[in-house]
Amino acid sequence: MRYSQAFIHTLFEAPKEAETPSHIFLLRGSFVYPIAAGLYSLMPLGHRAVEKIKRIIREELDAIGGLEVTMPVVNPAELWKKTGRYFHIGDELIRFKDRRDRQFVLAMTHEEVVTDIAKQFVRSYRDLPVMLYQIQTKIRDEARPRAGLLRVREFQMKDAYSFHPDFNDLDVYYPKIYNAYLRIFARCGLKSTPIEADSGIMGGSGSHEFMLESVNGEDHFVLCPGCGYAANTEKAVGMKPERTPSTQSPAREKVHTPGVKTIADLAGFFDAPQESFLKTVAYVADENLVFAVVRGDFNVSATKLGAYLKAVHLDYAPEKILSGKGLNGGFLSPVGIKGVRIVCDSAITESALYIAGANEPDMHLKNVLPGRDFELKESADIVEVREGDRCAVCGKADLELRRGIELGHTFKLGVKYTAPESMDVTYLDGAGEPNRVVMGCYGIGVERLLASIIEKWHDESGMRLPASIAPYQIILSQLGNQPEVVAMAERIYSKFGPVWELLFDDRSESPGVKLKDADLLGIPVRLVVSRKLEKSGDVEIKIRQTGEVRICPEKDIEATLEAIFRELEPSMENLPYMDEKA
RNA sequence: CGGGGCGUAGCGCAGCCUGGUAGCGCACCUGCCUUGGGAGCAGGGGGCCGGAGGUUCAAAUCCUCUCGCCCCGACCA
Repeated sequence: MRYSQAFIHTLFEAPKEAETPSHIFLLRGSFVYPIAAGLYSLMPLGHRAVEKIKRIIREELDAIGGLEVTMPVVNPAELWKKTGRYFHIGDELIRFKDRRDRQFVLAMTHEEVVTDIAKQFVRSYRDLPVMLYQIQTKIRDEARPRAGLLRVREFQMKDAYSFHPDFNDLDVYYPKIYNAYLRIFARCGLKSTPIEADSGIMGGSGSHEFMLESVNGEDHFVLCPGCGYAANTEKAVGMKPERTPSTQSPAREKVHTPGVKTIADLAGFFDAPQESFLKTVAYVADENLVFAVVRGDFNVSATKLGAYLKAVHLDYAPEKILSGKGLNGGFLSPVGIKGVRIVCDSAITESALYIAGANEPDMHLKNVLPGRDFELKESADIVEVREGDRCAVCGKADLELRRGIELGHTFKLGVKYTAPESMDVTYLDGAGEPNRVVMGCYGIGVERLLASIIEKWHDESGMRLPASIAPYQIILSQLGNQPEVVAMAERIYSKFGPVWELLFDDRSESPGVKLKDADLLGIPVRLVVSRKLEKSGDVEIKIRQTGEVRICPEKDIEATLEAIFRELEPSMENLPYMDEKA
């Protein structure tokens, strides 16, 4: 392809809305073009790169028996009402009516549609297991799109769904997907870290997120340097250092604390460590008032609390509700409260004294003893893990907090969508008995993966794309327009253009422009033809990833390129594979 | 949805405070010239100053309201 015909329009300066490297270089390289917040066109270069990613995904999923399908993006609302998601999901799900006033949604995933397919066609155990996948547009009306392609409202997603005769079969299949994910990301040039994720109703180790460590990521996870335990902070559990038990049990005592509300201020006021306070946070869980009580040195994890309560909606209690009960934020307490469900964190025990709110303005209580002064009825892990907490798995090392981009998610769904109250999908086993189909689902955001690759692979000049992803493998830069130089460049182009993905920069631009553009676009190998090189019959070959430069006679180009691309192949060894059962 | 910032040519910006016929750099078009790190000279095209109201003889500039975009937070099946 000739550069002059390739519809490439690079920008010298990045549009000011771009702040993260991937966003800046995707715009500057004319890989993408924005049309509204979180909505992008993929321009020819971006399109080619995305197609490369999709090909890798297809190869790896086909290798484990996946079957690609295409499903409608417009779904009847009826289907989504069956599974209940029509009601549970908020404004992120776009709902609309057609000309005949029928309700529809724009699919943000395809569990409903694919499960409907399974319901229709899976009748016998002979049809199982089966894995269907799609690489298609998904629509999510995100509250806040950000960072270019990292979080958008319309995007291509690879979604895979596996159907199994029982949980055991799902457990057998799961490592295949898990390992395919590791290979997919490795082939894209990324080291992914699988972490345990919040798996909601399933519990256990039924869900993994594949993270790319990145300062521009929006997800947090913890990593144990001792045992390798890695988990989303929404799920991660750390050990909670015990307080020294109190030997006495003095009566509780009311203290005037005018305007002192935060734990930090209280710690100063009482001259006591933060862990000696009870922090009471009021939530409304599905319309019921709940007090979450945690030790002062911890923060409530809304995710964990919500999971414990099995709440569909969980939010901070509005001031109105509290004042309606004569309560006052900042002085809340589990002591002496009636008609409110109280959930305490597991770190709170009956063996130590605390300072707590008094449920009246400007007052706190000293010498509060859990169990004596309030009932310690419900206790669960409801706090956010902290950097430096001792790992609860190995108990030997302290957890480190990391930031990352979620590249993919694997999830043992179980019977959430096949249950009688949902889509109700069964098959007949060998004995002719009906059995419930068990599901897994597995997603990868395709454009996000491209952005992640650039987050990982760039320098100040531009992208440094892995050969597996780059829209073109080679850029041939002709510097100078002397007849001999042109002839040599054309000769090389006509020879290699048909066999390699080669972009021939035939523009009559100055050398500086051509070289800068080559760097910006991140093409893995740059071939330069110039007057000086032409005289000795050589070309220059530069590898973008490493910066290595080789001078090579024209006749040796082919062999040299082949050797270089072999070297650029990513290694599939030493990935943290999950054991595959027989 | 809360907090903050920004809308002037394709991109980056000045002009606004102190109203008076819209400018700079890059990009783009023509010609000459040049070719190893974003050249040079000459000529040229392109803007309803986000939109709507208002104040004024006169509004990019002042006032009101809106819409859009970005960042932080909340949210994220």
